[in-house]
Amino acid sequence: MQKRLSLPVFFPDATYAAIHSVPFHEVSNHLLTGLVVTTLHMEIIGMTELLQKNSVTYRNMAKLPENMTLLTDSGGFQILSLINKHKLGKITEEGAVFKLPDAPKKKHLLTPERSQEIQATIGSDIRVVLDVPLMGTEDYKTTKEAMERTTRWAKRAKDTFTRLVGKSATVKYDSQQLEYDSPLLCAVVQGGNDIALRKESAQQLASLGFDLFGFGGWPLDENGNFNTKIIETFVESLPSGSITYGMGIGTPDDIETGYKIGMTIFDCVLPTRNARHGSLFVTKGNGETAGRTYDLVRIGSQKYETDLTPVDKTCDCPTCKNYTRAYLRFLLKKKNPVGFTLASIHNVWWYLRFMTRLRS
RNA sequence: CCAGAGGUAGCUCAAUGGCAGAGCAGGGGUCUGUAAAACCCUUGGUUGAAGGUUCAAGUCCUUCCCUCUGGA
Repeated sequence: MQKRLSLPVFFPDATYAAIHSVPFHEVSNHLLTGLVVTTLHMEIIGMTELLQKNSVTYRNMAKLPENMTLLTDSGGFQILSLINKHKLGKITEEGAVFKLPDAPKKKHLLTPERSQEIQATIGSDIRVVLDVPLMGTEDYKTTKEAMERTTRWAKRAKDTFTRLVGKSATVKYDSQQLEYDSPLLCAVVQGGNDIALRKESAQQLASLGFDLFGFGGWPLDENGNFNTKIIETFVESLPSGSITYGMGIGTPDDIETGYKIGMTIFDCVLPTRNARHGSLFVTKGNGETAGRTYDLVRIGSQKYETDLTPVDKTCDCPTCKNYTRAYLRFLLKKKNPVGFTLASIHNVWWYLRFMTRLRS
């Protein structure tokens, strides 16, 4: 297998094995060059059992193109969310023990090893080590311990990855493209908002040797602004030429800034989540002023009630080619699933088009 | 025609005779490795009409109007 990926790239999140509300065929193959699937959810754990039993891969089952890059996330961030929002989990040295809101009686254990096994069964091209993410507001001691445990877990994940994959990849990489010939392993740099700890995390992980490095944790500062300083620390602390992945980043502005700093792979829930909530990304001059690189159409707003123009007149997505703002507004107001789908198709498409603009 | 139940915000309904409220809808906003189909803020009132009792009436009394259910 030899794969090539144009950079910078945005991978939509397909957390539950599908991009939320968006059928794959609704996004052009030329645009959709990669996906992020998450290992933690019961749907995915159930899917891996199915895959294993029937010796098929997720790619075959979903009929994803061979040249598409599949990235699986380890589940670390979702465990943080389960612990923070639902108090349904805790971290031990062995791994993450958690319960799921749907079935709060059953305990699950996700170890760095198990996470790699699940990701291998899914058959992804880029696999992420299980890490201990934090929100950046924790005290120094907690942050340091989480960072050090992340390093120990990364080592364990790498051992499992090596056993399962059997060979290390040949990689060609620059800021324009990535070429690889077998699965890649991504370590996650932690350290919160502490510059020294970030640096230490990056150096520890780099010395263990990984194919790429993710920026882990929370990318925003206390004011909600993109934390440029800590992202710079992350990139600068890695050996030059390292492949860097901004996990969960971000707004189009943040992606542009991240790319300028040196990150080349991105993923984020924003396009799909915002679509469902009625915030549609449009090119500048076509909506309400929002960011440096984009405007927003808050489609629920009364002013679009009878607007018969497309969401973004410069967009070539199926939604913009076939539907009006007024219709989309009506569907979303009624929480009609077709509205979620049309809005999500637009935002995903718009994000991917944005990436092609960043490349040129 | 008789009997019973009812009429309060756009809708569905709360409120011992004591400041007329909630949910939904409507309007505005938030969202960053998705347990967010979520969450936050917010505009709405001659309590069917007219009289009466009372310090005080959505609430009690009288008449009328309308709705529903059952009966003739």
